[in-house]
Amino acid sequence: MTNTRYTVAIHVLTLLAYAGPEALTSEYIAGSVNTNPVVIRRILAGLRVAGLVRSQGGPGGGWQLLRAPDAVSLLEVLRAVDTETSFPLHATPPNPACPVGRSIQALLTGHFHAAQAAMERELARVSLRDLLEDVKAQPA
Amino acid sequence: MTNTRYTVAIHVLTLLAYAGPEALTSEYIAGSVNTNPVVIRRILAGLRVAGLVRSQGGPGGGWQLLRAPDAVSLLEVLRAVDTETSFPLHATPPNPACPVGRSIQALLTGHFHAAQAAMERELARVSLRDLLEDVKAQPA
DNA sequence: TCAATCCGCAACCAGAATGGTTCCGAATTG
DNA sequence: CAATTCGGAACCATTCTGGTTGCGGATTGA
Repeated sequence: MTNTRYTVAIHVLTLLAYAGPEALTSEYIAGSVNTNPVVIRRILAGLRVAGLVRSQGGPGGGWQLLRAPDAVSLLEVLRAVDTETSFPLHATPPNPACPVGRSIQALLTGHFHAAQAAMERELARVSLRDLLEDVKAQPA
Repeated sequence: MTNTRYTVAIHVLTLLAYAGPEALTSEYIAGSVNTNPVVIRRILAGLRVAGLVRSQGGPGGGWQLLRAPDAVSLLEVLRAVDTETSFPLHATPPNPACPVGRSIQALLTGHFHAAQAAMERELARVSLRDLLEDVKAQPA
């Protein structure tokens, strides 16, 4: 999770929710995110696989949200863009001849999993609708 | 947090706790972690700044844990090796002319902070002593 | 005094990841 | 048929990562 894809994905989905049923082009979306349309399409392609959005080619085409904003949690978005754990283990396996090296990975896997689960519980509590309402409540 | 330094740091500190008052050389430690001594020194240098360990040059020198194992939590180790957030924002700032682009960063900062805090609370509950006891309880 | 041991630090390296960009083909629309 | 839009491949510069080498300096103990 060193990359910014998660943040951009939430941004884009919130924008789609903001737009309602209207389809937004990757070029328009890129204007809000302030990046290149291809970067947007790359991220949205992953969200499409997850069933969150659909795309339509040709004039008048673009991207649409497939679910109600309150039916999409930030945890689901995380799962859609990132399959990696937040806590990678050793680059090369530790020495099995050392008592610590032999058991440290199994021990840490458990603790790291608990930490990540706590994080995910927090993200599961927030939906696109929450973000949308906050955006709309912002002063102009 | 894409790197493995956190895992290695916990491994090394657990090893120092296992060794008790005896000083361990970076070469010995590297043998357990299965990497290069310089990599170990780089990580331990950060832990020394955090006040967790001390180093001693010359024959018989090496690295020692400066605190009781139950006085070092996994959260403290995380803080010592990594100052970055788990949730980076956009690579370039979003478009302030867009209602979503204008407010999304502030909104996400709040939610990401809550998620990270939940993760850190979990890590704060585990100490080096917990790991040490689990290591010692492992079958030979 | 001297040799061995150990850390400290800088430099360098290959590989991977990241975000960005260009290009062209295919599908759709009207 | 022309304009629009996505799809996908290719390429790029930058940064990060873990690993490695080399050398200086400090400490220890014979």
